[in-house]
Amino acid sequence: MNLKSFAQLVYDQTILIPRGKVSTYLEIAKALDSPHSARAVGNALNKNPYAPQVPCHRVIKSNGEIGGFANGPKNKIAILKREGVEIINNKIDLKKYLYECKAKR
DNA sequence: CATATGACACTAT
DNA sequence: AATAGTGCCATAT
Repeated sequence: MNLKSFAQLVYDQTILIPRGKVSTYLEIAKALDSPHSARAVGNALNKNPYAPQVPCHRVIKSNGEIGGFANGPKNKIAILKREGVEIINNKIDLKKYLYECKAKR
């Protein structure tokens, strides 16, 4: 088994997301070779013991919606805007801001 | 080991 | 397009 817990891998991947970009739970799950673990990814970020070190606010749903956040999605939107990400109708243009972690390992 | 929970995703209606 | 139902995986109890 992995030396790190699934959650640990999620944090490590989330930290790699550059400022001004976002990623999705599904994309992260794929990066971890578990394309069906989107839910588990969300669980890991929910615990997020590394916050705010881990930019969990840069992780959104695969359909471009913000999803849920501990302090409420409203706070998250404000942060993303400050990062340079444009939020439209509480949604993000994945075509423009989705960060693809191709450079995995 | 079984059940319940959760920051999701997909398909059907 | 919007809503509901189902599937999926990792943790907690």
